[in-house]
Amino acid sequence: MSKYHFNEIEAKWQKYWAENQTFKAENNSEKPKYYVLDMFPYPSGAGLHVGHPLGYIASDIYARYKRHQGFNVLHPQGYDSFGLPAEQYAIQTGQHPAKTTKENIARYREQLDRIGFSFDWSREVRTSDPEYYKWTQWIFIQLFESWYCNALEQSFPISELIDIFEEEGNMGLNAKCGNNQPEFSAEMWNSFSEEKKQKVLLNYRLTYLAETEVNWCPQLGTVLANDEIVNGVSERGSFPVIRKKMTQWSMRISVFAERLLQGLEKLDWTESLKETQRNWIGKSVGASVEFRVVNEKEEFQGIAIKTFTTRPDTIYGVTFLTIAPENDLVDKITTIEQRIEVANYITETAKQSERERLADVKNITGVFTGAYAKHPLTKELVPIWIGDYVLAGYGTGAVMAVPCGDQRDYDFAKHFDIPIKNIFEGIDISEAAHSDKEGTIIANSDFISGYSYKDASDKVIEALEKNHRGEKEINYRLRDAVFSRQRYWGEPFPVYYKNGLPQMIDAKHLPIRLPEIEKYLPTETGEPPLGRADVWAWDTNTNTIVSNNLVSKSEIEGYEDNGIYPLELNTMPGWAGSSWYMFRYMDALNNNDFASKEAMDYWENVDLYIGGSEHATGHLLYSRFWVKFLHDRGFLSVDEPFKKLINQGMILGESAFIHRLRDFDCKSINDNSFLRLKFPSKLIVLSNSILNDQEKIKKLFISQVNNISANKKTQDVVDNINAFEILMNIDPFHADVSLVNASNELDIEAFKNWRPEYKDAEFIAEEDGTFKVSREVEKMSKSKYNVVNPDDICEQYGADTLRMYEMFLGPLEQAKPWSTAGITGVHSFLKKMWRLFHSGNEESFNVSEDAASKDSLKTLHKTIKKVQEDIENFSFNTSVSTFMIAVNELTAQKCNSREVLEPLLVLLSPYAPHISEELWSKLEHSESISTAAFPKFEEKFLVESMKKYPISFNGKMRCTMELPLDLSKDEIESAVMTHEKTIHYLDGRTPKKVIVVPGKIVNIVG
RNA sequence: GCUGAAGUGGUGGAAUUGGUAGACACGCUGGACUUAAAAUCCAGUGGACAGUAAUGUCCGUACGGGUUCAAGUCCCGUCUUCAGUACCA
Repeated sequence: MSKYHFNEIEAKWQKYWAENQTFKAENNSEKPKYYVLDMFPYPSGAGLHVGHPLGYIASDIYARYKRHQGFNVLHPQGYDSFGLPAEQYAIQTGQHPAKTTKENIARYREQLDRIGFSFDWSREVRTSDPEYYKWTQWIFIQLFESWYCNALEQSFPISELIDIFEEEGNMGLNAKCGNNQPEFSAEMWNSFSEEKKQKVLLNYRLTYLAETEVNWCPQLGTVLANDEIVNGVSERGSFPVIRKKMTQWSMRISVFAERLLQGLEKLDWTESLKETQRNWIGKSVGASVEFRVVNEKEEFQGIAIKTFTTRPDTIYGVTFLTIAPENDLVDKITTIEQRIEVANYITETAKQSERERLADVKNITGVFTGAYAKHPLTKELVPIWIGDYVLAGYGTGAVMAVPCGDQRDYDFAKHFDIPIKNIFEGIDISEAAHSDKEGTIIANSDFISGYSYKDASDKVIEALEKNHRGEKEINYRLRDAVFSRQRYWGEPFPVYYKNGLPQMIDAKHLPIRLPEIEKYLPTETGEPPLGRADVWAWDTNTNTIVSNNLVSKSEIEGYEDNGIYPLELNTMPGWAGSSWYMFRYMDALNNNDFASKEAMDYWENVDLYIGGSEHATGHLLYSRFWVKFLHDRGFLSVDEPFKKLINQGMILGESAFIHRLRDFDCKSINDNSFLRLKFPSKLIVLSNSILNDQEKIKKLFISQVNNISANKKTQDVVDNINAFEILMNIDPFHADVSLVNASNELDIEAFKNWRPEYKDAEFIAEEDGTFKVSREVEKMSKSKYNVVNPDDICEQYGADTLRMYEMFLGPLEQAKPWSTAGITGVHSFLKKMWRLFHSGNEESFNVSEDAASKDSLKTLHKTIKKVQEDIENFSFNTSVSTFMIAVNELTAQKCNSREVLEPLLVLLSPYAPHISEELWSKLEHSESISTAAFPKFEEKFLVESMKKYPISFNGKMRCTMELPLDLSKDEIESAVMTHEKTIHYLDGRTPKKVIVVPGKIVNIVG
């Protein structure tokens, strides 16, 4: 074999790597460790397209590079294999999701193997594997058995909380930890029933069962987390989402808000990603301000409306309060006179869905409650309004309205004729509110007049705290995360219910395996799919799962309590398994722990994490939360999962469109009269150039008229065709990109086979007889028929070409369209590389042991330097160019010296591992090239004695001049000034100034 | 609206601290080889103008200003695109 037969070579080395476990990482090693991780894929039925491997290629290059650098590299891969698509498919076809998932994984693996990744497959994880989700369930139990102390900012075992309750109740705890629960003493606690104790503890556990308002998606039949909703509809399927109260498991992530925010500081993530997380956490610093309600009725005395504001300095500008329609206080404070009006308003707003309310920003609606509250500082009475611009879910669901300083309050006040008070020095508020806080001086505000925002705020908070009407407060937008899903294909909870209270199953009985069911839909009574299982009850006598028929019905039906209870019917969300998988890779086969302490102490956390930016708020936030929790409880030594993170940009597809003619619009140029004429009796499809060519459109129009018997009106248009502008109404339609060649020509016969409904369509071609489609860049997706399959690329050009071309497309983090057209450049580079090692028409291997030329060594070392810098900066696209330059230069130098080619091969091997292994073995190495040390850059080969100086005149480069590098400034200047070109350009003028930067440039200012 | 990123040839993109703008590819044009095609190789390729030519002049990194001997790069302002986010008080 001497020609570059990439298919044989690639298959050979892929087999070699698998058989020799070349990339197996050891948990014990003298070498320093490095952990490179990809976000693991969801194995969908569609398989991989060329966009998927982009990040994997980048991380693989880095992992291989780190191995050459002498690191013990952990580079695993696995599957996020629980999820909705498998379940939807199961509902449609009746196939068990486990079966389709397994098939999809096999297909993924086949595709991944073909690209030559250096994954350590011995550590593969699958979130849907019971041996894996056993530990997901275990972590859930730990969360249930823990509480969070705000004062110490740490999670602790719930048993310690029980100790506190037994000794001192929760009095001190509320003040210290702000859990805001009804207070009880130790005596009270000790007198509580077991049931009552459990209910109280649920308010403190890090995962808890509570009736909460959730995002319910009727079409999907499940609840969704906030990050699974985009623009008011579900992320998957774009179905409407409504608010609904349901009893659900939730994760108390909100208590970690501050730590999740602070933790970002020390992470090497992009600023934009950190910013996205900061926005999601949404910290705002301000004050709570209490307004006491004043009403004629005795019973209303003492009701306080707590508001939150980030602008305590504007408190003297308050002229009314606004509370959300859903606020519980509405009922309590509304006066008798206003009751009907308020009730009507609330009914109206409740009718609106979340989405409508979001869309309806411009309409200002609200109603007066009739009640007043006392301003905490001025003691004046301010009216209390209800307005739907106040959200029940944020802060306290009530705002102190300062119309002069907030545009929404301003608009509301204007609309309802509520007075506006100006409290800003020299600011005109007749047109709009003034919301800038910087540089504004407060006026008309008693003791804070004349102060700036900052000082005024401090003084107000001080005053409020003094008379117990408010205090400094920090608010977070981050809500607790709903953790229940009404689905089949997810982790079952290790939970059963005794007297309606959740009980954890002892960890030693895990995993709790998913039960078998007939159909994967919710039950007729609206229970989740697990409600269909017959064997889904927990026998506390035998600690096994038993038939539902045996369930103890003591309380309901008077039977004996036989110790058998119903199991939880919900399953966990997709992010459960993905929140901790990076640690399972460290010790994937461990049966006693989610990973051994030794393994986790050795590997610590992920040094480099690569994946898509769509996980910026979901996965990355949740896994940081779980890691902080596991760290608190001593299960992990690290408290952040991912040190460095890179988001690879999406690879887009170039969709192909054909254009179907609907009808013609005829617009008279003279009198603007308009006529729509509908001709096509059959499908007419137009080649691309016709779309904007008025002459062609007119011809087409006339030919259509001739096909039918035209009426008077149409004949009129035809007779005066130049007096009309003819426009076509067209209907773009996706064509499969595989039916289109590089020149955008569509294979019409193939298209008709693909879409039989076009069998009789008329295709109107270009003048040269070809039929062209138009192209548009879109997300690569099966439904847009623009998917390019990496298998096809590997087949035609090889995996090494695919790897290098994906890198060559552009910067890793940037979104870019895929175009197979340019791939030949990279492919012929590899062929040239191959040829460097061969001679005589590629027939014989020909590498010489002679010393290399100075030029070749210079090329080599220049390349080492640049490639190393590029890898470390993740600038893989430029290193591909560097390789091309090197091979072009070495070819020109006719270099075939081992001294140069061997190190070059090591440099290239992370990018193109197969060809590198092959040539490496031809160089008579018995071990894999992955064991070779990275070449060392030596400055001495780049040292030059001469420099080609660019000579500029007034900043414009005119010529170059070769000069020795060791010349002084003055010597350079005199050499330049006496040069004939300089004299020519100066044309007799004397230069005003000559700038000489030795080693760089000369600029003559004339 | 807010936050973040970006705007460079026909195309993807280089230019890391201000110092020869357009590296490297694709595409295109011409040529060699071939019966022909593919493959391969060679040459040219930002735009405009002048010249038979070598070559020369001018314009050029979204737009308008500025700093500097020198600006794609720094500063001020404007526009556009993409992404995220939003009655968040």
